[in-house]
Amino acid sequence: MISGKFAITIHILTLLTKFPNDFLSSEFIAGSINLNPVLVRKEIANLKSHRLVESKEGKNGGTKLTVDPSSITLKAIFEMTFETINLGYAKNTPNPECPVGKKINQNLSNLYTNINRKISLQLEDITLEDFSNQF
Amino acid sequence: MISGKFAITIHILTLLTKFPNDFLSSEFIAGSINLNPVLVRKEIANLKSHRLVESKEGKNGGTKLTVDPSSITLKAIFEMTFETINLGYAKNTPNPECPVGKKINQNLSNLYTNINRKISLQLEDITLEDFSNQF
DNA sequence: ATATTTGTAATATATTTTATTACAGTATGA
DNA sequence: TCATACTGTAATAAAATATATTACAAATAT
Repeated sequence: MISGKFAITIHILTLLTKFPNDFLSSEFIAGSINLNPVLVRKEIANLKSHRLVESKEGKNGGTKLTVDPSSITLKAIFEMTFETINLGYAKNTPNPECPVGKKINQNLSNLYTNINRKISLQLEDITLEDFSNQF
Repeated sequence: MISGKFAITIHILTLLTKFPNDFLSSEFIAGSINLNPVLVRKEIANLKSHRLVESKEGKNGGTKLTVDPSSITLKAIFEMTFETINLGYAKNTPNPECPVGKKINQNLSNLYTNINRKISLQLEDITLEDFSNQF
């Protein structure tokens, strides 16, 4: 399984891009995603820590973008939600007495690093504006 | 979280490549991965359904490769364990009344398809033999 | 025959993800 | 100023997934 963090974050940012002049409430955003508003606020907290959005508390409060959607790439969003993509590791520490067990995680890690490079190159070319314009 | 299926399967196949003339028991393989033997047998069942390995039951039984490790790519292994890589979807059905909710999954899906193409191209170039030679 | 191994089902445990509840703090505006 | 509507965050619960364990029938080597 993979968590929905990236998808949720993109969804939030797309909505904020579509309504650049409004402070959108977590309730409203949650209604579009069909998700609990608390979880929306958690992802927004993450976006805030990266200075992509600002929030206003209190009545008529909500969240809006602080950056131009053409200046932020999906790569940046990807890095805010996952550090890396990987195809997984076995849960337990492999047997260090075995030549394969000893090196497997390092070799998988090298493989995954290369995959991440490719994904990053691709996501670097797509801005939030590009993505939002599809809607 | 991501399941360890791919990593476990690669580990199994690497061991089988290293001992091409032996039937390795699930117990032995599990000892290298540090995993329950039943889970090893489950992944082997999957490999068998793809005709990459054969097993022998009974005493001194086990599993061995049926293919040349230079003829099988990591892409094929990837496809046997995951169908696709994706960066996730929000769990619930997004709101179809919302222009963003209505299209978000399709747009994410398109994005992920492109990512999968890139990953596939990369994994296509690496054979099981290549991977095993790193050990 | 006995011991060892696969194959598989059933069940349990652990972990992760998502949801809910609760409430303090803040701003709006009637 | 006071009711209302938000954010922020913690604590807890529920659901989903991943991994582990137990059990045992069937197969086969010696």
